Amino acid sequence: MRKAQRDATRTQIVKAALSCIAERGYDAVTTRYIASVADVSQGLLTYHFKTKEILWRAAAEHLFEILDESLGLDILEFNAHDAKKQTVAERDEMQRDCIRRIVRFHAKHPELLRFMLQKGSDNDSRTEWLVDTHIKPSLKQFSTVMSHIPEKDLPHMLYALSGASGIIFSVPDECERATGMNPRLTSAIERHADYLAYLFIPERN
Amino acid sequence: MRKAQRDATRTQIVKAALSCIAERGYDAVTTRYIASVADVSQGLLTYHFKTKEILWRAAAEHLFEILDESLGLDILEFNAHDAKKQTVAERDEMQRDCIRRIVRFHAKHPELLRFMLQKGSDNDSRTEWLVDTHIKPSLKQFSTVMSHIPEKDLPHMLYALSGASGIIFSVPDECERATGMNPRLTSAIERHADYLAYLFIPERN
DNA sequence: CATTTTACTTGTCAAATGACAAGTAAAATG
DNA sequence: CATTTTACTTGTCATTTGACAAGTAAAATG
Repeated sequence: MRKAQRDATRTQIVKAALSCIAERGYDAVTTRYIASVADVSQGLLTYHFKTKEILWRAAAEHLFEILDESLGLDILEFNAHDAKKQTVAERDEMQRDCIRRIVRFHAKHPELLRFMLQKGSDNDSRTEWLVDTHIKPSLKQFSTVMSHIPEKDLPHMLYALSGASGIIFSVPDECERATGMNPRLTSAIERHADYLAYLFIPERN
Repeated sequence: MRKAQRDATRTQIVKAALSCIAERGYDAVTTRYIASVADVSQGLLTYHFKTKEILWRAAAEHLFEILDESLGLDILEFNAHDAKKQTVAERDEMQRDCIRRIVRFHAKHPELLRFMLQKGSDNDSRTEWLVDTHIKPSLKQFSTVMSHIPEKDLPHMLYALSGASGIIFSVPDECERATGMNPRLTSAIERHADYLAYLFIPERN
């Protein structure tokens, strides 16, 4: 009973921290602000997470947990290894589906891109940990799914896709003001997903 | 003599502010830190720019000045209007060239993307000004160059291209640590430029 | 039921922040 | 050359920051 409450509160704080940090940046956001969003006292953050950096780490863990769940790259990777059973058209469509999932994830969680773009004064320690613990494994799985891409092009495709998927959802207000299209609408998300799916995996003829 | 020195100092401060704000974010960066990068006293920022927000605005102006110069969209736009004189292949290559310029600009000035992704506590006023004054005109010129894209796809292509071009240069350390490729190298920049040029404007067959 | 543990709040602190007032020296002015 | 203007520095101020110590009430424990 006590443990459940504790975990619920911690999760509440972590979620608030993730969204606040993604929105404003690590250095810019204050622990008091996170606390107010999480609807707890500021002292409680220190109680549960000791320092701001530890809280940041918990938020990152949480983000990549969601990412791994939502993307289900492990499933797609499994299918990719089953390539012999697939026609080329089926493989293409599987890869398009993977891209669509990525776009939908960015739409639902603009935090991801913002999180990766963060720099802080003591950036290095946090970045290295993030890359080694979470980014490298993700990229490896993804590259298995995109098995047909020449190895030299892979980093370019990877980052091109990340950016192409995510940016539009990171600046929804600017986008709507500039183009008239609201990228928060499901229709816009699906259009973007489809646009990128066929951009990166063109139809064959 | 007095005026020249004044302008030189102001430019020095603005450049420092641009790079600092792009790196850390508006709220996160301190005027003292900007001053130290610009190698002037903190009081001088207040003297020249009164408030931090005014300094931010000057930095944004500076960024978009560089952008307009470097991209030369006006020239390309002019060529685009000359479409009748062009073969399809020539138009394709002109558009690829436009994309390459955009990629090279992002490589040289990662500030742009970071700047656009900034949110601050009083975000709205700054964003609205930025969009109306600088982003809208840029997008309009760009859409003229990309004349063959269906109007409904334009916002998607626009933001896809921005993200696909820029992200990799915004996280060079992460990229190198994760993939082994250093996106600061000219060879990597040109490869990225070419990859995107042919991604967005495929070869015809 | 008496005691201990613990999830959480409040109050406080030194350090850092943006702004600004007062001062300075050198260039411009007439 | 005497005076004014101005580009710039230094010192200071109220406010905000992350951290932490002390306290509280309720749940767990035995």
